Parts: sequence; structure tokens; C-alpha cells
Amino acid sequence: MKPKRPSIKDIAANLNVSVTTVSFVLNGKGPEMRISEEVIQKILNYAKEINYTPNQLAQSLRTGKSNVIVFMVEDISNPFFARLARIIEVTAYKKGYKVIFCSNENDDRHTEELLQVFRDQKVTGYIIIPSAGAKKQIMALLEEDVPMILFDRYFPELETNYVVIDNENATYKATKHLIGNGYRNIGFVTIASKQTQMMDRLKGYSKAVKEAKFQSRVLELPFVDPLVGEGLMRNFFDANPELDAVFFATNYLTQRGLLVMREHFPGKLNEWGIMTFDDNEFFHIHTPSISAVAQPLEEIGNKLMEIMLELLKGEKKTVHQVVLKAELRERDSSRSKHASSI
Amino acid sequence: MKPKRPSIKDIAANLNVSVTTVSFVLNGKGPEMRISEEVIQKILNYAKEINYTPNQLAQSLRTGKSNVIVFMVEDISNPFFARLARIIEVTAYKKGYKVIFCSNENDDRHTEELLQVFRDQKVTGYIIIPSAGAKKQIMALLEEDVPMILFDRYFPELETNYVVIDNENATYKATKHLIGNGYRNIGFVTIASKQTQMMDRLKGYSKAVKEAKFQSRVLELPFVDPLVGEGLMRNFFDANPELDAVFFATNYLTQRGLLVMREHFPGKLNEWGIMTFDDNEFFHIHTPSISAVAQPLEEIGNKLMEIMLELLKGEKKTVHQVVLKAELRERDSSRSKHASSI
DNA sequence: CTGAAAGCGCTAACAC
DNA sequence: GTGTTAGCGCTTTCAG
Repeated sequence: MKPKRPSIKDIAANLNVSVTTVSFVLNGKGPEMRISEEVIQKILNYAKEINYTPNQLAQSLRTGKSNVIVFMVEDISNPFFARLARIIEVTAYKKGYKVIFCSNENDDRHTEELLQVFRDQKVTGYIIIPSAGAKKQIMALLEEDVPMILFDRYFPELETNYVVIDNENATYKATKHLIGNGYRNIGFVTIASKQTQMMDRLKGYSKAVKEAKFQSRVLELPFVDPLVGEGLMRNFFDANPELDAVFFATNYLTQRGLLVMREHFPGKLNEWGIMTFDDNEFFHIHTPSISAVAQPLEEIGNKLMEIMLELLKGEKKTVHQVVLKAELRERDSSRSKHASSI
Repeated sequence: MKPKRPSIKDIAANLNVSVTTVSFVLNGKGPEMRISEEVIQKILNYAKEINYTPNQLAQSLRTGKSNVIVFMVEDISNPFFARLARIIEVTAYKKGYKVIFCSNENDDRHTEELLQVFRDQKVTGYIIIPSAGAKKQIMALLEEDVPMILFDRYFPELETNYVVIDNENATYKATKHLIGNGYRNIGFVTIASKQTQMMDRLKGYSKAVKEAKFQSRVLELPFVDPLVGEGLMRNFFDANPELDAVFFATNYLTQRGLLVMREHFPGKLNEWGIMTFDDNEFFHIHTPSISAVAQPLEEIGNKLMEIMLELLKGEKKTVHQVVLKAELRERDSSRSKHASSI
């Protein structure tokens, strides 16, 4: 029933060779160690026959590498991260790595606790969305010299690998697009955060608005209960009756915002220009369909794994800092509604 | 820089006790082994002082348990699974377990490969959405007597733990709801699958339709490329002009279906009754808002972990088979549009 | 070319 | 009450 899985020792015993030989052969060091072709074949065949697989635990304990990659995001249930997770997962498994996902809830303490759990646990590599105040923990990892890539955001003062998108430029362009379509009172709904990606998005918006000599109208939501956020958005819309467009700085804000509009300002849905950062299929089928700045998910995922695999080889020590472009997807919500004003 | 993390041996050396004593104390067996209170405190304090954490790898190698729970779903990027993953994750980490997520793409070979990877890897427990033909692999796991819970679907012939919802009844009620609101030609869009959850949903629909003496109109999509699916849906809608409602059997079908309707039958969006299985926030903000059969995510997640923790304690051998109720969320898309026909 | 043996960090019989 | 010790399965140095 439980035949106990074969170990390297069993192979050695059955084949009348030593475990060393078996180990060498199985690790492909046969030729290097000048083990006879005959023995190599014998071992390989037998291993295949009994369907031998090494005990990774023991292997890890011995080598100090666990073949586990940690993928830490804010919240794995956010579709953006879930989709990315999927891409990472596929590549990683293909290369023999396992992926552990975890959500840090954008909370520093949580980040620290999680890293503490993985720390010295011989986790092989980290792909991390750092929470705002996680600089210290990231520095600690840096010092340990373990493969690590940040993404979505980064710490400009730190020499880390990262993959991000050009948030400022993407937001700038999207705002210009709204302006070009005749909107002049564009509200920007974001979260109060010092993180690079949010700062950059705000910068892009501000720049475009300033250039057009329009007034900047920003709502910075504290990172709180969604319901509170909804109330604040409602107040914001009420307090700024002259708004003719809104730009939501991230997907869950859009989701919340659309809900608020639907319930309290239904007329505005088709009247205002609407733009969102982070795309997904539902924005496409929403009425009106929502124009979006779409992050190149596949590209981000591939790039992350490409860098990770590179780091895992442990060769070169160059720092990889990649900035990808986002794509503006124009849909109904940002079309010109002022035919005369173009 | 890399002070090398302290081992149990270091503690023993520094405190002039043996590793056994340390091991016992650290594992809470101090009292049981009648080790002096004084020594216990000394060890505990020192361990805390140097911030000792056990090397899980070694621990696992020795005990044969890895504290890793595998959570295998069809596709982690499906919001339903991602949300569930989040719930599982929180509970598991709290209890000192790590969670490895993976997607089997609803493919038997993939399921087998993944299980092969985890097999004998001392994975502590499995929470699995089995692909249709994975019965053999599930049986193998059953024989190994390792903690395992299926969910979303199960194999009626197998004595496994599972957590599912009452698909048939939920679909039956939702269909009745449509009928009650005056719809008489209700199409049912599902995927061709012998899996319990899909069969049950179809059953519920058929039962309700039959009782009302209406004609059953079912489209079974092969599990293929989404684009092909869209084409088939379009044909189905074209071929059944008398339809006045559609019931989509799972969330991604709804998503596809709404897209098809939007692009090719925009008038029907507000004319037809629409019902979906699996809710999410976007169905709420869609126009019209989509009525949905919502699975109780929190409850499912909590139940799964509750059972898992029970199994991990390894005490009782009762089989847990839990069937939860789904909730019908009535929204605009299924309201009566035939005021006269009620 | 191959084998013996040490040891990764931990647990748990078994001794004393 | 506490210490000694034999492994868990694997890698790798060192000796032949």
C-alpha cells in the first residue's frame, strides 16, 4: 500500500554501486566525474524504471536551496495580481520551481511577518510588491544577497531589481486624451500613498492638467474601509459639481467609483468622461465601456520570471531595472461628448 | 553580514544542556519530560533572545510533515478561486501552514503532473478541485491516507471529504425565479462536462423548466478557446429567436455571453432575462445589473480550513461531506418585463 | 573511476 | 531529568 518511495540508497544497493556514484550520475555529473558510460546508463535506466524522484526536502536541507519562489502581492484576490500569479506560476513550474503566493495586505507589519516566516527558510527567490514602509525589510533581504525583484513599485533610493511600468507617462497620456476629447474639469481619485506608482500616476495627471491650464481636482482616499471610501467619493462628487470627467488611479477605486456613480449620480455615467488605471474584461462590457490604461500583464510576468531565472543562475550581478509601457485602451467612456468643443 | 542562523545545537552549547533537552522544551514537551522549570525558562528565554526559529526543512525531513497545504484550482486567475484562495491563505498562515496554489487548467494530465510533483514531497494536506478525469489520482491520494478535501465538485462513487454547494437546488430556484417573472423561453448556456457541479446545475434548470412545461434549450459549449465559444453562443442566440432569457452556468460564460450580447444583440441586454451562476462585484455594476446565484465564499473557505485543520490533527476518521446553500441575488436583469403576464 | 564517510538541523528512542 | 546517538535523504570532500 505504501511502498515507501525509493531513495538513492536503494538504487545503490540494488545496483551494487555506491550512493556517491548514483548521486553524481543523477545530477548529471557522471561524465565530469568520469564514471563509465555503462554505469551511467545502468543507473539512469533503473532510476527511470522505478520512477525515482529525489526527495526535495533532503536536497534542500543539504544544498540550502528550496526551489521555492515567493510571490508576495498586496492582495491575491485582486484580478490584476491573480492574472499575474497565473503567468508566473506557469513559467516557474516549467522550470522546476514551486511558487508560494501570499498577500501582505499592503501592511508593513504583515510584510515583515511573512518575510520572517520565509527568512532563512531557504526560500530561493522573492518577487515582491513592497508595502509602503517595507524599505527596511527589503534592505535586509538585499544584504542577504538573495534573488529578489520588486514590482509595481520600488524604492528609488535602493539598488534593487525591479519591473514597473511608466506610470507617470501613461497617466499623462491618458489625461491628455481626456483633455483632447473636450473634458476640462477632470477629477483624479487616488489613494493617499507615498508609493512610487501612485505618486507617479498623480504626477502624470497633474502635469497634463497644468499644461492645459485647467484646475487640478484630486481626491486622496485614505487606505480604509471601502464603504468609507464610497462616502468620501460621493462627497467629492457633490462638492465638485463642475466636474465633467474622473480618472480613477487603480482598478478597485474604479469599481467603487462606478458603484457610487450608479447609485447616486446615474446620469453622470454617460455624461462624464471616465478613465481607469488597470484594465479588465468587465470594464469592457460595462455600460458605457470604460477606457483604461492597461498594464502589459504577460510582458510583466515574463520579464519577472526572465530576470528571476537569471538571478537564480547566480552569475552576473548586474541590477535589472525594467520600465515597461502601458497601453491606453480608448473606449466609450472617454469619447468626446462635446462635439462642438473639439 | 550573514551571521548564520542559530541552530538548536548552538542553543545547547551556549546553555550547557543537550540538544535533546532543547528540542523537548522547544516542542513544548518540557513538562511532559519532566524537565526542570528553571531549565525550561532558561531555554525559552534564550531562544527568544536570539530570535530562534526552527529550520522547517530539517524539521520536515525528520518528521515527514512539511506544513504545506496545496490548494489546487482550475485557474487561480478566476476571481472566484482567487477570492477563496485569499480566505484559505489567511487561516492557514495563522495556523502556521504555508499554502501553495496551483492551477490544473481543468486538465487531467496537468493534475497528475502536479500531484506527482507534490507526491511524497511530504505535502501535509490537499484542497483540490479535481479535473473531470482525475478520479484515479484522487483514489491514489485516498489510499495514501493523506488529508484531502475536494471542493466545487466531487466523485459520488468515492468516499472523500468534500465541500460543495447545492447546485441543483440553487439552479432550480433561480430558474423558477425567472419563470415566476414571466420568462418562458429560457436558454441555458453551460459547458459540456460530466462534472457533478455542472451536471447538477443542468438538472436544476431542466427540472424547473419541465415542471413549468416549457421547452428546454441548452447550449453545451465544448471546453475550448473562448473565441470559439463566443461564436457558438452567437449561433445559439441566432438559432433561437424565441428566447426571452438566458441562464449562464458559470461566471466566465456570463462574461463571454455579455460580451456577445453587447456586440451582436445589444437590444436583448435589457429585453432578456439574464441569470448567472457565481457572483462578483462587476455583475452588480453592470447595466443592467445581473442577477446571480452567489456561492458563499467565506463559508466555503472557512469550512474547508476547518475540516483541513481537523484532518491535520489526525484524530477521527469520519468523512466530512458538506453541502452549502447558495444565495440568489435578484437584480435588474431578471426583473419582470412582462407586467401583464404575471 | 568509485566508495566511505561527514554532516545539513532536527527528533526521539534509549540510556544513565 | 538530562545526555548520547542514530538516523531522515541527500551532496560532496577526500581517499583510494
